[in-house]
Amino acid sequence: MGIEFDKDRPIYVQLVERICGELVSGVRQPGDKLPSVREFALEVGVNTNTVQNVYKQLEQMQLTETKRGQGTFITPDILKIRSMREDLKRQLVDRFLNNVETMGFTQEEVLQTLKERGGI
Amino acid sequence: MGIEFDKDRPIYVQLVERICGELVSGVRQPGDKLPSVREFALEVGVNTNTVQNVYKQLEQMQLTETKRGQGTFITPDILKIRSMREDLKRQLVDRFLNNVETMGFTQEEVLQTLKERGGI
Amino acid sequence: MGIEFDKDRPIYVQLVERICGELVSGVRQPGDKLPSVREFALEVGVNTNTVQNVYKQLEQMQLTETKRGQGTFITPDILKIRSMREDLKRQLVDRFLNNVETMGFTQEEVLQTLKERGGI
Amino acid sequence: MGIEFDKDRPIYVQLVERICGELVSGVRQPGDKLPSVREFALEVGVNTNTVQNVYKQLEQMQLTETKRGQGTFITPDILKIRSMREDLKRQLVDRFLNNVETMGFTQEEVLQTLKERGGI
DNA sequence: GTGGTCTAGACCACT
DNA sequence: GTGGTCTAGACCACG
Repeated sequence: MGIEFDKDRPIYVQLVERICGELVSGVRQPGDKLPSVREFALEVGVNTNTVQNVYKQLEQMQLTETKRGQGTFITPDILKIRSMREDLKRQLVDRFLNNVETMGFTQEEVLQTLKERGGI
Repeated sequence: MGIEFDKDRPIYVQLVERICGELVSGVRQPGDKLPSVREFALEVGVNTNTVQNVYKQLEQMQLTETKRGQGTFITPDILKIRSMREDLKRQLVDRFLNNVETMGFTQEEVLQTLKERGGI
Repeated sequence: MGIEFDKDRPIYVQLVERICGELVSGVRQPGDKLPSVREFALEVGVNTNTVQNVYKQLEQMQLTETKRGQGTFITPDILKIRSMREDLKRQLVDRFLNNVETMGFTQEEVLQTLKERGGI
Repeated sequence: MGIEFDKDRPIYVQLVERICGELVSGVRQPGDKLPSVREFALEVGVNTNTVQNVYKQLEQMQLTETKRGQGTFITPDILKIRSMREDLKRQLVDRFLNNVETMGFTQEEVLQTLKERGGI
């Protein structure tokens, strides 16, 4: 049971990120039901309270809707998900470029490392 | 006084990263003296103990040496710094590619966003 | 409350040594839970932060593992503990022989004192 | 210039111990003149203030005498030195046996390690 | 002045 | 309740 978590960041934040990733990548589709709190807690090896918190965050971000007695569902609003996808992509790239700059890496060496490391 | 810190990660970790970045980017050179604990604490607007912790981490990473009563100095060992530079570059790229993959972004769109966003 | 501490060495170092000793001597077994930070602090009569520091050191030495919200546990890795035992033994003996030499004691007199003083 | 110092103990304590060792081992004889504060400071790579402190400690232990304008001299009292020698020997052995016990080492294994490690 | 250790007391994330 | 981080403020050894 379980995943590894970055030791230096709150678990619930990491779980929120992970689920966003699954939304964006299509692993979870609009309208899909999320696992129950207990199920998910068991699956990732975490306390149910923590998962409660995660689901709360997601709802505040309007990415999920809770239906009483039925569970938590991914918003059927495709546009919302698409726009999040673009947001995340931009964020990811920006953070990357930002780091590249502050570390003083040149474009050439970064490009080369990108190739070496199997992507792009 | 001060810098902004990521709210969701320990300040001292962020400071360590920051200094590592400055080492790697050449802003700080081998042999340089770091600001004194109290100075740095004032500069970034945190408690001296927090800075102490940061400097301790750096020393454990063998990136700095402290001389009693004189201060904390960046290791003159250039090789150590070079190797850290390569490590950080690889880490950065790997994390990026990793995220790209789990988010289900295609190479093309990422490349395009990289261009749009001003780099590479 | 409390133990006596060597006045000329940091408390946290002495506590780390002490726990290492307990590991090595078998007083604490692999997998055992250490007392909670607060408990231990109370027991030895020091501040919780000091104990935190001790536990952090132990974890960096990979002698313990901490489980969020549950506590700090001795590594179940018996080999790690065995090897530490041998290390400490060698260290102890080496330091002793080293001192004997620099003090200019002869083997005979040391052996005799060892016998007189109740051991070996 | 310089010696290595145990990072976790005051330098002046270590220097006092060292000189005691030299007295006991005969490297320094009763009546000998100690190096001047500045000389000694230079020799061991330490600030003169620290050496001042060391000499003060030695005088308080009545192991040295200061003659105005001439320097610091080892007490000519041979008995004092002999008794210190015995004290230190007993201390050394006792601390060793103490550690052996608290670490739970058996007499046999310690004896064997003593032989392996080149002494006794 | 420098770094290092310690205390008291607070707040957070997690079980 | 558990560990982890942070602050404020103190004292020490060293230069």
